[in-house]
Amino acid sequence: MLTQTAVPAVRSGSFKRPAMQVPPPPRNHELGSPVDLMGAPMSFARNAEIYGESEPAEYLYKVLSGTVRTYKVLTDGRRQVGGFYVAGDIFGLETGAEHTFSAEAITECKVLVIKRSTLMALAERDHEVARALWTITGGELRRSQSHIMLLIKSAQERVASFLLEMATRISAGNAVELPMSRQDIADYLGLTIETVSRTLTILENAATIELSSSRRIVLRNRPALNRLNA
Amino acid sequence: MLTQTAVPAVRSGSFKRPAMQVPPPPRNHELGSPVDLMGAPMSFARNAEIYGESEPAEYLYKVLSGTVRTYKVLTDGRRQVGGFYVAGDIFGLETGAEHTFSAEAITECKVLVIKRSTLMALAERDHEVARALWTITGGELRRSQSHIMLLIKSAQERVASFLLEMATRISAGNAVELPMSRQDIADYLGLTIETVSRTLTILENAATIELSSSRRIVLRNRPALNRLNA
DNA sequence: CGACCATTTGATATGGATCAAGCGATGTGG
DNA sequence: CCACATCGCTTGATCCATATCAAATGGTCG
Repeated sequence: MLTQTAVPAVRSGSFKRPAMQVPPPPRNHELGSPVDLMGAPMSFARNAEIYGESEPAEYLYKVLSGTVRTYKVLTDGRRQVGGFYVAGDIFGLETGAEHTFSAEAITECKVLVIKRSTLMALAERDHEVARALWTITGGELRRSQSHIMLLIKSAQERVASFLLEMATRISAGNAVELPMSRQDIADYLGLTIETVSRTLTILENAATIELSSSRRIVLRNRPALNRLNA
Repeated sequence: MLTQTAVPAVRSGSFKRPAMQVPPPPRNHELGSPVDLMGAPMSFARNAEIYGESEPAEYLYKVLSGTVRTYKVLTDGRRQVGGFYVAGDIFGLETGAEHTFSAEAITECKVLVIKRSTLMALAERDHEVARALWTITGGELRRSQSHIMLLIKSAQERVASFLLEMATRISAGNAVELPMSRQDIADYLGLTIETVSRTLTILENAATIELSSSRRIVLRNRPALNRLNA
């Protein structure tokens, strides 16, 4: 694309905090009460590591508030973000002995830390729990598979898919308050930060979205996004 | 807009050939004897569909001989191959109600067809079985996650990773007899058939591999491949 | 106000896609 | 048994989407 009339899209007001700080109603996933009782709540500061790749997977985690990213770094430094987790989501559950990704807090956040061995013991007796564990892993598998489908698409399609995904997970109406940086998005989508930024600008110029601030995006034309979602 | 085949519309009919026909010792995965007894063996011709995406996942499958591919096709025809399954591998196991990918026989093949409900009933009583199911899904999750890591790499890295993966799964020494076409490989790696072909040529010129025939590849320099594997 | 960090924008480079032949095996009908 | 159609693969020429390099802008905080 060429420069497009250099309309410096008016960034409405200076906003302060790209937060996500409103304690969202813990939309319960699988594993309800039993787990909530056996876990210990814990806080992590912005960018704090929750666990590292290939560390023993002694615990699993449930987000209470804030947002978490999982990622893997290749030897040469390229980083791939595996997923974003918000309130209610469970992450860090493994069938193997070690974590396959690392996990970090994107924002200040609170997570419930659950001992795997305890849960496994419980699953031994309670089928519901065993099934819940399997279902969570199955959910991750589906997420991972659609991530693969995402990575074969064009930049515009990836960004559109990302926005729609985020909209279903953390939107208030059509507005999405993104907790993560452009770099996180880029590493999730397998693009560069510049391409993400340019693509958002293109979508804004097409009136498909509105960037009220860099972290706040309003979906103006979902059909257009869905069309891109291929 | 990139890559991918437009749905393999033309099915070159009837053929026996491309290798892998030696009945390989069913290297048992999870789910040993119990399952092997409750499944019904079934044969599929080259390119025959085993199940389609979004069909009810009433059965799961264990490969006895031959090779299977799973794949998904986007609305515009781009195809992504999710994985290849050889003797001993289990595929089609879902936690949800429907298959997320389609499955086809790449070569003539025999698979054990297992009724999910039967297995679920068994899992209800037998913890070992329940755990095996979870472990299989966990294995698929890890495969899927490394597939994501593959898709952010360069063409040479993808091809090298692919060859090494195949070598560990179906090699005799350093020779790999590929059951799948270049198109299948391309759609697995998120590249075009031309790029796969050119990349193999480059690796051959670098004496990293040897193409005794287009389907038979000898790994001549594993360290070099491992280096590319990043 | 000034420093810093995140984001956007601009200019250019490039890896892989696309378009287009060519080539070698394999099977087919004469 | 041979010319010929196919099919799967390779090779070549060119194009283009996204990466890379570089700089400007803007928002935040001390």
